[in-house]
Amino acid sequence: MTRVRLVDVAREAGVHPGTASRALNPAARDGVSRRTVRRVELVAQRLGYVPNTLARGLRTSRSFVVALVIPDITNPLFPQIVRGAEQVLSEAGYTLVLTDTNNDPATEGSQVAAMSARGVDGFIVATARWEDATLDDLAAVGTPTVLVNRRNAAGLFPYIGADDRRGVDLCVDHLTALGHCAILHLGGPANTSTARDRSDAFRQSMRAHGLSGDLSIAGASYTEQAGAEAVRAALQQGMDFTAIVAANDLLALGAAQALAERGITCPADVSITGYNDIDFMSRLSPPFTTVRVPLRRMGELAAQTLLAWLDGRPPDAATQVLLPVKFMERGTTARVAVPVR
Amino acid sequence: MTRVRLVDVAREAGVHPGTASRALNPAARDGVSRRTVRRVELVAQRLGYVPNTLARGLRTSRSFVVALVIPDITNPLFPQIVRGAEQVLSEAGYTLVLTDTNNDPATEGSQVAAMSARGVDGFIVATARWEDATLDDLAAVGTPTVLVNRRNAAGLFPYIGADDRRGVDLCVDHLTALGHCAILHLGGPANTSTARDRSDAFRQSMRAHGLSGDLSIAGASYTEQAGAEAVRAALQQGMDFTAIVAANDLLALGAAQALAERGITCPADVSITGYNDIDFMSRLSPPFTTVRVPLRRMGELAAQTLLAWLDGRPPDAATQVLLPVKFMERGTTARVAVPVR
DNA sequence: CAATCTAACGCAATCGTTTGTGCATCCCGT
DNA sequence: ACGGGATGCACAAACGATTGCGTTAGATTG
Repeated sequence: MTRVRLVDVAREAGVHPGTASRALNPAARDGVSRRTVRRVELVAQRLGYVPNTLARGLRTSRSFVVALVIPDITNPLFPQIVRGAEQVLSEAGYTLVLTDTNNDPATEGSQVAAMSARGVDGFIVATARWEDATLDDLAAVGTPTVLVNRRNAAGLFPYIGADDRRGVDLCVDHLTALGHCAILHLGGPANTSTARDRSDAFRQSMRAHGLSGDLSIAGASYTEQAGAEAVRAALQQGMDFTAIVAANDLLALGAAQALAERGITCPADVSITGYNDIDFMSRLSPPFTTVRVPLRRMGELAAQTLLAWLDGRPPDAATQVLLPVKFMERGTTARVAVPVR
Repeated sequence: MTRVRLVDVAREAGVHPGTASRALNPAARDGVSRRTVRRVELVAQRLGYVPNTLARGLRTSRSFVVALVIPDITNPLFPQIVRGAEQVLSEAGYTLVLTDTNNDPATEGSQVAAMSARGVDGFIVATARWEDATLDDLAAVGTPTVLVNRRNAAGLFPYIGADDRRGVDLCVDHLTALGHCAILHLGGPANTSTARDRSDAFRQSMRAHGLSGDLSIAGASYTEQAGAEAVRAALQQGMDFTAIVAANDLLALGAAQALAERGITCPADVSITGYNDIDFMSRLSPPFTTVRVPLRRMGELAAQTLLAWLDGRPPDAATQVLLPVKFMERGTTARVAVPVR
């Protein structure tokens, strides 16, 4: 029960395979009479012809496959992006290949190489590090690539992100309005743009409020555990603060845990803001105050940008799209407590 | 800057492309002298040769790609499975293509067709319905396919799941031990095996305890909203119960919400058990009592089963693997309240 | 009516591998 | 020294589509 090939259709329709190919390809249909087109189409339909994508890809060197590179599918941040991209791509007849790098640069490199060998048409990368050799390689070869969520130093690829500056501003505005002055920034791993951007924004925002933005620590990774460790260390050192602006929801969760271990309650003693508004942040208790980022939309936009590129409309160098964010005031922030001592 | 091909390697090494091919292929290396093998390997390395997977696939009709079909990537259940499968497959040199059907059978059909055209070697399907035309097609063509999480009526494909019978038993045992007699089953959509299996198990388990297992309703889908709606309707009808055994965590969340709307508190008034132990169930308040299912392990096992098949070791017809589950006693279940009235 | 043009299609090369077959070359034994 | 296996490699035909170019036949023009 071998699949029906173009030759079979051609024979059945009484034409040459080449002609059948053109008849079936809307873009090359000029050189073929309307009658022949109709006949071939009919036969193809009747026989249930479905073109062999490998053979086509070999000849045309286009595969209609796009790879999406993410660090960890179990981080609820990414499924949203995946979903947005997946929908746009599949509507355009593209297939999405997902590869999970497990947060490991080496894995990322080999995965990307494997995808290239497989002839993917382009990449959407959500794992960018600030200095990123994999991206440099991609840029050197000229593979169409779009960055989402994180960007890199080189800035050679278009980037779809969110307005982190404003997101952090909103957090700081909110907290200062509640009377907080001693605000600690819990940043992300230094080799990511999100950590840099949010940390810079924090410093500037604090300064704009006439406060010092120097109270700052960082998690080793964007995980709950890293957040807890960082805050534990800060407490150990005797850092004094009434609020924490975390660079990420998971870090914020870890912070809350570290505080709880010390008997410090949130928000009564210390307020916390997260970042991203991951799905279940609103149902924790207390529900988490955080910044909503349009993750799904980012995925869609990244896909659209890449599609345009693949369609012959490359983006302006280093296009950056920053989507608007929304502050979600919930239960982990409260008016600063009157100092007891 | 075109990629280096096998011909380039062959020319550089002074051999025929065919010979180079064999030299580079460990399985066909017999007909080639050790010296030549070494020389070709060296040249290949030096030139940075990486074989064109499309061309190879065209010739060998193997693509080393496996498609994983899931209903909705944003349901936290699935990323775990994806991750397990992804790891096993990538270690074996396979690429995982993810396709999200958005819970729509038609989408599923066209996605699977597209994947077949693309020449994937096999499928892992997590979307099986009890009567499933897509799976029947796959079976008719003989495409290697493994079912995970849900199975279908035909039973022609191996299935990797969890021990639902026992999982439900544990819930019922736990609740009856707490004194509950009027237990409501909140089942899933009828066209899924998980709904059938868990519902059957509930009925039998109740009977084994000398209770009636007839108190049963069903959600239209495995979503929070469907769970809430079903329980709202049950309350409207005046159904009387002190505990709910839900077929799924999301349904359980919906149930909790519907109860809360009526001022019924959990677990003081009504106990609830979930199913699957999705990531954040333990951090809700109260933390959810549920049944932990080894999702990641299921993904791994499904991938291994498929790999074995692709490697020429097809599974016994209708193999079923049921992984052990673990009862997670947490905060949503309590001793039955002494009736007030 | 001859010359020219154009529409419609056939021909064959091509994409980069894999693999069945056949030709040398070499070694060994008698 | 010669026949007979091995052994090691080259040759060329696939896999299934796309596409530049050549060819034919019919329409058009002067």
